[in-house]
Amino acid sequence: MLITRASEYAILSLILLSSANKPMDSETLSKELSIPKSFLAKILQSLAKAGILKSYKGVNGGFVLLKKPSEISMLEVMTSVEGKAPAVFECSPSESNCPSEKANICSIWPFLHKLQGKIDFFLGELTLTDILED
Amino acid sequence: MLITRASEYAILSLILLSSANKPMDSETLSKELSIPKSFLAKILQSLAKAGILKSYKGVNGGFVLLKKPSEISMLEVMTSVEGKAPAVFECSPSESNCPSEKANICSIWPFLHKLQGKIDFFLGELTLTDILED
DNA sequence: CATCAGGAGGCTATTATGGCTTTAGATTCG
DNA sequence: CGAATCTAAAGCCATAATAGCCTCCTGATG
Repeated sequence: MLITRASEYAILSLILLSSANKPMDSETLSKELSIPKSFLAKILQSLAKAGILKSYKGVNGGFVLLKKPSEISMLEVMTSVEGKAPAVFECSPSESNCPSEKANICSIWPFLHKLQGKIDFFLGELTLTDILED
Repeated sequence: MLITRASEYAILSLILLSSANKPMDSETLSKELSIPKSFLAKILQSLAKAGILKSYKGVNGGFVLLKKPSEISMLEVMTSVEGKAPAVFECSPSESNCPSEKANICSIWPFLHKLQGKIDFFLGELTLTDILED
């Protein structure tokens, strides 16, 4: 998984939204966080599609948390915002024959799978609450 | 910290190098891993500068591990390859006055600092050995 | 001195980031 | 009810950063 600025902006937004008791619109969030509005708007849309946020249109519209902070993991935030995790290692261990012709990349795939698993588990266990609480 | 492909390629190379008992050159590594040679060469150079690898020029030259796998953390690999961690959050908690004019980004900085710390600690504890051993 | 492989820099392509405009749904007000 | 207004949704386009390609230089080997 490649961690991008989109993930950082998403987490920033969620931190602010977690302490709001009414919808916050993208304009307000972008000013509070000094994040470009147009870019942030797309990120918030992704979070809404993923079911982390709920969006409201019209006057006094904006975004609110749909899930509790304790139920929002860093992993799901990142995968929501960054789309599918880029398939860097195209050779799956379940495939009987390695699609890669010249490389023996299959032999090291298990190690990378293990690394990916460790990172995913860590980020999956890490919730918004872990960041918010002192 | 933003995780890029350079980090992934670096880890792939280290996995291969850990099982080699002689120097491997960038040509061989790039073919084995199906990674562009020119890009990989720069990554290996970075790892050499960081003291993780040692390079040998000339015939039968290449790269060898300079540190033991148990002493190579994922964090140092990433920071070596990606250069300085990009300062996403320019407002340091040690600064008495927040340089950001319109934003109250300073108030949420501690949360992000905490998140960054958790990720860094995790990656700092995770060594190459953790990935290699079954 | 001829060859091999790393070191270093510039150049191009791809992707991420950010800007801008239009469309769609919701609210308010006459 | 209909028009005006507000804000999300969605698309296209520009810029910035990353990823990847190529060439020349440097040091080591024999």
